[in-house]
Amino acid sequence: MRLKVNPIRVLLAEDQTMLRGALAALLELEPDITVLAQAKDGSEALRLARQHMPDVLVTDIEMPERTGLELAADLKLASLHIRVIILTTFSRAGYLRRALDAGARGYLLKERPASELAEAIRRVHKGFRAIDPALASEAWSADEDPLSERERQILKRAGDGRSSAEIAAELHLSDGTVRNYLSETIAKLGATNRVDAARIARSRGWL
Amino acid sequence: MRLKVNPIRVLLAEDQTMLRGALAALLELEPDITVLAQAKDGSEALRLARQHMPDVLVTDIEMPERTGLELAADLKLASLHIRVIILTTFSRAGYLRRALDAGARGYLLKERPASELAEAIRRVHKGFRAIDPALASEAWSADEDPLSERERQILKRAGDGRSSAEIAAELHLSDGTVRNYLSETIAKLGATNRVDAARIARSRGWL
DNA sequence: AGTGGAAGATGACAAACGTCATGTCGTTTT
DNA sequence: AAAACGACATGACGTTTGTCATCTTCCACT
Repeated sequence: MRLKVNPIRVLLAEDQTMLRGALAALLELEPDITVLAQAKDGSEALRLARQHMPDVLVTDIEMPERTGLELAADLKLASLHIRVIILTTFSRAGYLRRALDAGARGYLLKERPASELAEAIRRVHKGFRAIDPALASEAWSADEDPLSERERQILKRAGDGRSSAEIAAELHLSDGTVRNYLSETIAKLGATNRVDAARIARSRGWL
Repeated sequence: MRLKVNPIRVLLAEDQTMLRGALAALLELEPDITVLAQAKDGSEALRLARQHMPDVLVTDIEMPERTGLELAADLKLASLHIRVIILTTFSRAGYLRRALDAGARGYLLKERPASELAEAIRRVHKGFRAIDPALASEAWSADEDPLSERERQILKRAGDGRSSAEIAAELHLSDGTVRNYLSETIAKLGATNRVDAARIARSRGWL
């Protein structure tokens, strides 16, 4: 392997070992990119980011310990100047919005060819943004999350099959209040029942 | 690129473009393996399998059009002598059992390092099996799928938030019959209600 | 001091859900 | 031919869910 001159230093966070390994190998083939380290969950990513101070962090959203969105927010809060690219399966306007709020500079879908990843890393390293074009325009027209925090808590549990009484006990609310919240969210989302509502909310990245 | 002598000819079926591309690139780096073609869903995989007659088919399970399990069964039915390796996220004994019934020779998790994939391809090409060891032992002790086909149909829909009446109409059954089936499956799975039952069944690979 | 808006509770009612016993009607088994 | 079995239906009963109007606190705003 020839030595790279001033390569872009990348930290890769992704919980699926096979994808992580394959992407790292591909990126290493690029003449101007080097993968400093790999993390298998959000906490490890945070630790390695502090330790290595990479130029760019490429991270999945749904990981154990800490999601990619939380990770981006943490880095911003700690004022570590690391540019973040979110790499995820989910084409959800809600996720993109949250990613941008958390200071991410790139948002790329796993649906895209692997070659675009290197390209996005270069763009972001130069200070540009790299947002999936299809998603960027969709996000403009997309409704924003209509759920309150309480509604989200309750809907999440209802979608897992818990009864109103169980949810009420867990959150220290009355049974009727839980039903009221659910009735409200069902109406907001145009669903036919709690399970349908949970399905809809999940599909839009609101859960 | 040097020419390979008598390489193992592989067809790769995986719906996530980035993973598919990255794996194909990695496999091409192996001196004794070549990737003939790539498919992005089950139907395309079936078509390309007939057309190219690869030595080994590496396929995901959850894909559009046709799952990897259905694909394996179809190939077996058509007596195409193609060895199949299932490559999936899910460590579920139910899936492994169905995969083996469908004639698959390998079952590998995406949790494993990418290097194991090439190794599995070689093993399977030589006529051996390549089953994830952790999963193989677990499958031995695991309960088998207790659901009938009807129960599965109904539970799947109930888990998506459809009402008994809707499900009854769709499957040309009576409302009460649907409730009877659900009651039965709830009991079988030790669940507390239909949603809980769907969650349990999904987590075990029975849906 | 007064208004208004969250957050939560209550009670009432209809609809949907979960359970169970029982019944029909073909197929298989013996 | 009788018995057993699987797939589906019915009716009845209690519980849970979804809806709605009404009510109390508490807190913010002016």
